[in-house]
Amino acid sequence: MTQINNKSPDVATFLDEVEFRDAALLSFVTSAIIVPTYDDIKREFGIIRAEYLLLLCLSHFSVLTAQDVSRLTGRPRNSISRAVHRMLEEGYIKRAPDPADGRRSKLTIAASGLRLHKKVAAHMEMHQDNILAPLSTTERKTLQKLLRKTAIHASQQ
Amino acid sequence: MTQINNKSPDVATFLDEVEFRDAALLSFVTSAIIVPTYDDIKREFGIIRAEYLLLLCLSHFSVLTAQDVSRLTGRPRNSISRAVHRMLEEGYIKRAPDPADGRRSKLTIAASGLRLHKKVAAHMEMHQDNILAPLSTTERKTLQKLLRKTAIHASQQ
DNA sequence: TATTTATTGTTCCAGTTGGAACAAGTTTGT
DNA sequence: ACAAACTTGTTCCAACTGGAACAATAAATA
Repeated sequence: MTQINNKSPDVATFLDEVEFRDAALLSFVTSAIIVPTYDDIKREFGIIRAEYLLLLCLSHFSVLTAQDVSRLTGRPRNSISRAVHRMLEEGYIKRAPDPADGRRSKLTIAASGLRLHKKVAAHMEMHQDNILAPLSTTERKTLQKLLRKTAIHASQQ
Repeated sequence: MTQINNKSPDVATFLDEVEFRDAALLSFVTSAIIVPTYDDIKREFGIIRAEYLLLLCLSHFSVLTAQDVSRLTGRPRNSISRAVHRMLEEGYIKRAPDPADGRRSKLTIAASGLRLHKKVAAHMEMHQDNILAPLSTTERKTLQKLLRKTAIHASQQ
């Protein structure tokens, strides 16, 4: 165990000693990108995480139900429900009942929502590139390849 | 943009199309490990994230102040303050005033806290190894090397 | 030394979160 | 066809979260 002598303990030491090093590294690097981005978009655009995740999903799939968004993002249904209402109010998304299934509503993104998504994505890319800056192009490709392999496997479980 | 034809949209498609692919991959893989672990420990041991982070820090640094823990974990001071009170109640940690600085308290982990940490760490390692299973030993070492390089850089910013 | 500035830990509070129960609709099984 | 089981989206509520203000103490500066 590391002894502290009146100096501030540092994260690097911790990351080298922790039992679950891979998970700790993943968590640390992810937070370093994600947290500042969500702070930015809350301050700048007034929308919260679940709301942005909704816009993000609808930017990449033309029509989704709230349930689809819940499954894609891993957020509970009630969070998405609230996000849908707020994004409808703001005019960022549109909703229409599904004629084929009375329980469902089909959600689509509005032009203003897509514009907002592009702005948020730019923030995220900026923080991402900042944090991943120490990696060379090759290293970054390798990282991406390894993460993709892992993610695909995890998504199929 | 991907068209949906009455089938559930899948995460793999999304991860290939998203603007900030590295951040999305990192976030997805991290969540796949961390979320189930925190669900486990909340259900099994009744402690929440900030509380476990406190135990984790104190398992790797012999003496810390609440402020140290706040900086190490990135959680706000009030979250750590609450966690300290609950973990004191449960007897997982100990607290003593710092004679050299009247504002501070020195926190240390109790034997029961260390035992709890070991159990939680085992859960985290289990989920980590499960999600990272598709990687070979070499690939996993490479991933760790790249993440470490990134994390060290980020922690020095 | 006296005054200002910064740090530590706490409390307060408004906002966010997610589990559980619910109504309405659909599917399954007999 | 009918009941039971499941799905979708919503509301309710208790718990969690983090910013801001605060008191106590220490450090910096005049």
